[in-house]
Amino acid sequence: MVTVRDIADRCGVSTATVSKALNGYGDVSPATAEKIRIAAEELHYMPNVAARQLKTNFSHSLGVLFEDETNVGLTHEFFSEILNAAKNEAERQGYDILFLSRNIGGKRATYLEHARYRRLDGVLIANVDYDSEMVKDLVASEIPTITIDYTFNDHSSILSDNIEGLYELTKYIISQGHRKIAFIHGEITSVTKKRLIGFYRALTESKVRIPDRYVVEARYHDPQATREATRKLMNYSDPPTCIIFPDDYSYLGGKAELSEMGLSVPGDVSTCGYDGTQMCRVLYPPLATYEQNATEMGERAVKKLIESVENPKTCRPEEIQIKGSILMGHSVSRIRS
Amino acid sequence: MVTVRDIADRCGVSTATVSKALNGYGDVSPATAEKIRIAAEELHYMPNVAARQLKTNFSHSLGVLFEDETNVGLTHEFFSEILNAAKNEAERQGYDILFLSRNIGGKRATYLEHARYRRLDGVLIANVDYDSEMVKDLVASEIPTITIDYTFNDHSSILSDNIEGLYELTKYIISQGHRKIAFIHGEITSVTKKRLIGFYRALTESKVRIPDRYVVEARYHDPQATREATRKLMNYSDPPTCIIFPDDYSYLGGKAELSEMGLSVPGDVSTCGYDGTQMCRVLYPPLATYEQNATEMGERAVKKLIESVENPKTCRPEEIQIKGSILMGHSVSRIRS
DNA sequence: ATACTAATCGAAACCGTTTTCGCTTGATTA
DNA sequence: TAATCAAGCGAAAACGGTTTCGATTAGTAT
Repeated sequence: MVTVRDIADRCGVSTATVSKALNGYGDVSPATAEKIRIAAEELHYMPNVAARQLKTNFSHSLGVLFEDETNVGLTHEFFSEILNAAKNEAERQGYDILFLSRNIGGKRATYLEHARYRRLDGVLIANVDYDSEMVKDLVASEIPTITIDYTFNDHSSILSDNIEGLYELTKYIISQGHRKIAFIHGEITSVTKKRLIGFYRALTESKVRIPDRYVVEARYHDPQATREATRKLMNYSDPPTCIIFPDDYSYLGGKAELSEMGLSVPGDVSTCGYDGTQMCRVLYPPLATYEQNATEMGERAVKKLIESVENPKTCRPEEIQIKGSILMGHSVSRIRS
Repeated sequence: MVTVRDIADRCGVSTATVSKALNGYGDVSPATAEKIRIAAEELHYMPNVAARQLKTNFSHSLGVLFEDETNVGLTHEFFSEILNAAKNEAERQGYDILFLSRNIGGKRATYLEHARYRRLDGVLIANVDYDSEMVKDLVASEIPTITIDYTFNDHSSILSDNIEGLYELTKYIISQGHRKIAFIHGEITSVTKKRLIGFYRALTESKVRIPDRYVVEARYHDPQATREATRKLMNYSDPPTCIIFPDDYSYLGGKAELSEMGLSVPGDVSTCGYDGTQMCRVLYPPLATYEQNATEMGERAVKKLIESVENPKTCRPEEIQIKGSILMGHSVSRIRS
């Protein structure tokens, strides 16, 4: 392995000068700097990340925290899209991405301990229980963090427009003539609450009244739970004409139930998803849904995170709203009112 | 941050002894070792990973290489399941997982350079172009690697039983009375070739002859391509009664086309997927498919990789076959022959 | 000629571990 | 008793960078 020593020898300078030249200090003449850069190039010099980190305490790597009790984390299309975008952006800026875990060398640890152990420069937090002590500790620590769809006081976050999303979706449904609109929502979280607000706002605004029993809870990303909720809804003597599902994936469960009941979409009942996954575009009929701009969310998250890593003084906490957009699909029928 | 120095001072020994005690050398009396361990515990000592790595040249982290031209990598359920399992197993053994990329500090680099830069202990390779020079260089290097669904000479690999998989699937279809069986396969790769072998083997064994035009190429994970292939097949004057699709996800495209043509599954035409994703279980009807044991693949991959990292002498290269199993679903009808 | 300044560079300390090798000490053996 | 030996421990040298601070030199002003 070639080290600064080798370059120094070849150029007849000290290791100090090599280091300075390579890191662009103003402390070395342009001529020698150039000579050193060329030598480094020729020798395929690659700095020893451990040595550098030991001295500077910067690891040039970011942690991602994806909690995964149900072990579904990475197979969740919305989150894996965020992660993918985050990874690409981090790479572009020369940072590496590492999964935060609760194990260090086989021993149990907290997230914060793990982040410190690896000297992570920053952590991207998504899909976790934001009430857990461990997560709170991490956010409260000296390590810069950014959270997805949740805001801690005085910390940056990326927020998708959940209120707007359900508002627009509901408005759209109403515009198609529907009045009996059901909403199967996920477990109650801050995100769910926002979606409920958007839902009711749209209804109120259009003076549409629905019975309470049209709003039922299932779980996100759980087709089976959604399936049961769907059955319940459709067995009412006065069933809805349109159902909004927790997300695109769990819609599959609802769709299966409808198919089994011999009901077609959108002929017999209209449907909407949420997320705007790739999948929902290739279904038949294509699902109407609200597309969260997951790619932009991941990208912006990492951009902001790196900013606060590199400019701790000037970088202010910020809530970054990412607008999504409605994806019409063909799963909502037009009915006469 | 507490260091070995602090522990040494508190216990009245040298840092050397602390290090030895903490790493379980036989060179320190049980009494002092215990004292040191307790002190470390009390002080919440956490070794400095950079210092350790600088000295030992072990990073205790593994790279994963997921090439991603189409940017679909992480959203591919099969691969993300492998990754998820790999991540869990790595965590369990105290290794961290880091994405291999082609950027180092913002500069373009090769995978090998990146792996060396981070001193990765080993690399898990999946979903890449195994013919690319960069990948070959990485495998040929001093860094232990393990590949998924492809074997390099003298290197370990995890192989799903692609021949067996398509063989069993085809046999099953035949057992249900089908004779006109079509196969939409993915682009030609070593995996695809194996699946074709299994397909033809089953046919031959059962003396079923199909016209060549029943075997068409689409692309993996591409519902649109599959959709076109499906249309082509069903427009034949003598269409197949059963279609095997490249994978579960691209099946969605085929299914959409069939629906649009007014054909029901399995009433009018039977279908099979490949992979055994969670998704295919919640479709209606549940898709018959061959379940690749992605979780076991990821787990075994990391186990073997760590083994070859920790026991470079004794650990032999190995091709590890992971058996999958047929998932019947309800998408293949029983027809009279 | 002298004093002062700015530019350029290097010696050396340091980051926190691991590891070699030699020193003690007390026990064992001839 | 003297020689041998093993166990337990520590001093010090790495590992490969970064960074401080002082030294040198050349240029400029007086």
